[in-house]
Amino acid sequence: MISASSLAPARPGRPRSERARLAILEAGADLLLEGGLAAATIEGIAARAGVSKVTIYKWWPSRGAVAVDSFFHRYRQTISFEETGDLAHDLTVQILAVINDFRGRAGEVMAELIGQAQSDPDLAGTLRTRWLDPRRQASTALVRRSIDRGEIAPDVDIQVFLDQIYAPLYFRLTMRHQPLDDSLAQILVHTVLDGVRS
Amino acid sequence: MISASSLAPARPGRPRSERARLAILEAGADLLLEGGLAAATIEGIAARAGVSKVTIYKWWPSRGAVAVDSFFHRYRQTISFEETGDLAHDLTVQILAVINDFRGRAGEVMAELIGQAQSDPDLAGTLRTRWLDPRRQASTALVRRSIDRGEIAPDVDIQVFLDQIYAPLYFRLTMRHQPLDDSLAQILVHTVLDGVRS
Amino acid sequence: MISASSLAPARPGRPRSERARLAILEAGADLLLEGGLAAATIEGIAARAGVSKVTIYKWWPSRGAVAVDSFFHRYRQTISFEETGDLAHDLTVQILAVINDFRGRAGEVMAELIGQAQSDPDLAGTLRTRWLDPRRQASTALVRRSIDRGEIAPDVDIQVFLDQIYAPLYFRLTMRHQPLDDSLAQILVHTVLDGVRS
Amino acid sequence: MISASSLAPARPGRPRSERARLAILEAGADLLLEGGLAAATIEGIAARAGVSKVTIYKWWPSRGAVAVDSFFHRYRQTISFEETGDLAHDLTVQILAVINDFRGRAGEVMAELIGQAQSDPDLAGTLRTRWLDPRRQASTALVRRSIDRGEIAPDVDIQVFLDQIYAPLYFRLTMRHQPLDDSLAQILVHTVLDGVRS
DNA sequence: AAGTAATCGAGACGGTACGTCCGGTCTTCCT
DNA sequence: AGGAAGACCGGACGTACCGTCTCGATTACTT
Repeated sequence: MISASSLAPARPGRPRSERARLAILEAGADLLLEGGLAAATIEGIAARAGVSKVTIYKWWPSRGAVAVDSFFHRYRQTISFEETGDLAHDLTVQILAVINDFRGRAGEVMAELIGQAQSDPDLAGTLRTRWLDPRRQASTALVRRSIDRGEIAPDVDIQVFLDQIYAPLYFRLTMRHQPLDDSLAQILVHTVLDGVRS
Repeated sequence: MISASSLAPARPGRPRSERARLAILEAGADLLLEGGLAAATIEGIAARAGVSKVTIYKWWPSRGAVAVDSFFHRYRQTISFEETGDLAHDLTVQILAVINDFRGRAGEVMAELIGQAQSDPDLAGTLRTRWLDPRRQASTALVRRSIDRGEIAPDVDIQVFLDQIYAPLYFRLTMRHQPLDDSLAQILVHTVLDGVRS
Repeated sequence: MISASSLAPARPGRPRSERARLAILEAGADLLLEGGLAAATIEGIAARAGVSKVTIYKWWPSRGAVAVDSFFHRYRQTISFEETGDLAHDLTVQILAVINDFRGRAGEVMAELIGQAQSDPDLAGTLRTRWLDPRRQASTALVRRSIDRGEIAPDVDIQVFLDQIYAPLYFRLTMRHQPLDDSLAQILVHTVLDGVRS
Repeated sequence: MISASSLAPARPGRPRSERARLAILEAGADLLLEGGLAAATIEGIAARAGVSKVTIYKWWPSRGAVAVDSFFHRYRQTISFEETGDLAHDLTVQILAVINDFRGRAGEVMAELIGQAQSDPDLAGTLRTRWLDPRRQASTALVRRSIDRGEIAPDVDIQVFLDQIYAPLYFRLTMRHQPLDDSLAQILVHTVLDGVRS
C-alpha cells in the first residue's frame, strides 16, 4: 500500500499496540472519575487495563501525563462556537459552557490536574498545550474581530482582558470561595465591557 | 481574650513543648523553600526538627496543614494598607504587593499549596481561612467604602468585581501562560472600572 | 528487675517484634521447602508472613540471608555425637548422618543455598559461620584427639584430611554425578585411613 | 565431519548465522569475566552482541546454557595429559592444572556456574556433559591402567577414589574455607594412596 | 514526696506506590 | 526460514513515606 508506507515509515519491530493504548486511557479515565487523581496510580491503571507498568512508562513520562491524556480522551471537548457578531453574547455563551463543565465531575478532575501541575512541569506543559492554548487562540481571534468591527477599543490588552473574564472561573473552581453560578457569565462580560463607575 | 491566658485550665500532664512547635515550623519552612512541597514530607520535617513524627501528627492533621503553617510562620505578611480615598489607587497598590510576592520563591510555594489543596480539603480550608478570607474582607470593606463615596455603582457584585481584579494574578501564577508584570496592576483596575468599549 | 536491665540495654523505641521475626522465618522455611530458593522471594515471604517487606529488609541484608536463617530455623540440627575412641567408627557415623540429611529435601535446599552463595558473599559468610565452621571445629577436635591416642600420624594436614572425607559428599550433592549411598561412608573413611596401594 | 558439510540436507530458508553465534559467545564471555554470571543477562548479551534476544532463545534454552557455552568458548581447555606410568605423578600434575585454573578469574566464573546449576537443571546437565564427564572418563581410564599395572588394589571404587582427590578442589572453590594452594596436589594424592594410619 | 497524666524521643511496623530490571513471548518487516 | 527490532506481560526488586503502634523518659500539676 502506497499510502500506508508513505504515512507510516514502516519501522521495524513490533508496532505499538493500539489495544493497550486505549485500555490504558479508558482505565485512567475510569479511575480518575471514580476516585480522583489520587486513585489514578500507575499501578492501578496498569492492573485495570490488563497492561504491564512498563508499557505505561514506555509511552508516558509521568503519572500526570497519563492522567491528562486519559481525561482528554474521555472529554473530547469542542471549542468551536458560532460567532454572531456580538462579542458580549458570544463570550457569554462560551463562559456558560465552561461553567457548566466546571460544575460537574469533570471540573473536579480538572481542578486536581491543575493542582498536580503545580509540582509537575510535564503536566503543566500538557495542560497548557492541550487545554488552555487552543481556547486562548479561539478567544483571541474572537476579540480581534470585535476590535475590527469597532466594538471595543483597539489598544486593549487582549490577554489581560481575557484573563479578567476567564480567570474568575478557574479561581472559583480551585478556591471554592464563591459558587460557579450561571449568572456569573453575564456579569463578568458586562463589567469588563462597560466598567463599574457610577 | 484575657481570661483564656490567665485562667488557663492548667491541665495536668506535661505541657506542649514550644521548642518542638517552633522547630517543626522552621524545619517545614526550610524544606518548603529548598525543595518545594514535595520535599516537605512529615518524615523529613521530623528528622530536620529533631522531633518525632508522632509529635507532628499530634498537632497537625496532615502534611498540607504543617506546610501552610510553616509557610505562614515564615511569611508573616501584613494585609493592612493605607486608604487614600481613591479606589483605583488603593487597589493598584495592593495588587502590586501581591504581584511582588507571587514573583518570588514564596509565589512558587503558594502555587504548590494551592495545587495540593485540590486534593486535600483540610489544606483547602486552611488556605481559605488564613490567606484568602482576611484579604477578601479587607478588600470588600474597601470597595464598600468606595460605593459609599459614590465612586462606583451601588449594585456592583463586589465578589465578582474583586475576582475580576485578583483572579488573573492567581491564574497567571498557576498556569504561567502570561507573565506577572507590574504593569498588570494598572490595567486590571482600569478595565473593570471603565470598561473597554470604544 | 536487675537481670532484665543488665541483659537488655533497654534501647529506646518500640522493641523488635518477635512475632514478626518468627513469622518471617516460618514463611521462609515453608516457601524454601515448597518451591526451593526461587520461591523464597522477599515479596513472597512478606506476603505469607503477613509482614511488610521493609521489616524484612530491616533485619536481613539480602534474600539469601533470610533463606539461610529460615533454613536453620527449621532444621535446628545438632552436631553433637558420641565419641567411642575409634576414629573410623566415629567418622562413619557422622558421615552417615550428613548423607542422610543431604538425601532429603533439606539436601536440595542446602545445595541451592551453596549455589546462591557463589554470587552472594553475604550468604557465603553466613553459610560458613553457621554451618561449616561448627562442624569443622567438632571434627578437627575429634581428629586431634585421635592423633593424641596415636591412631593416626601426627603430621597429618587435618583440614585436607577432613576435606577428603567430607568434600565428596558436597561434590555429589551439587554435581549429582554419583549417588549419595550409605555405603559411601565406610569407603571414604577406609580409603584415607589405609590408602589404596596394593 | 566431511559428510555433514557436504551432504547437508540443504534445508530451506536462511541458514543460521555463524556471525551471530560467535558474537553471542564472545559477548557472553566478556560479560561473564567483567561482572560475573549476574552481568551475563540475556538482555545484556543480546545488546552487546548486536543480536536480538529471540535469536539467543532460538539456540539456547536458558541463561545458564549461554553462559556455559560462552565460558567454554573462551576457555577452550585441554584435558589431554601425558601419562608417565606413575599414577601419583600423573594425578599430581593434573590436579595442579585444575588448581591453577580455579585460582584465576575462570575459577570464580566456574564457581558461579556451579552455583547457578543448583537451580537450573539445564545448566547442571551441560556442566556435567561438557566439563565433568570428559575429565572423569580420562581420569577413570588413567586409574584403570594403573590397576592393570598393579599399582593400586583392583577392588578400589574408582569413582569414590577420584572424588576424594578432586572433590576437595571444588569444595574449597565453592566454600572458600581453605586456600587452594599448589601444595594441596601432593597431599591429596599421597593421603589416598598411602593412608594416614601411623 | 508520691502519684497521676500528658508529652516527647526513638524507632519498629503494615501498607501502598514508586520506578526499574530482566525473563520470555509476541509481532512485524527485511534478507 | 532466519534474523533484527522492539513492544508486550509478568514478577520481583529495593526504596520512600505514610500513619500507627509501642516503648522508656520527661515534666508538669495534684494529692
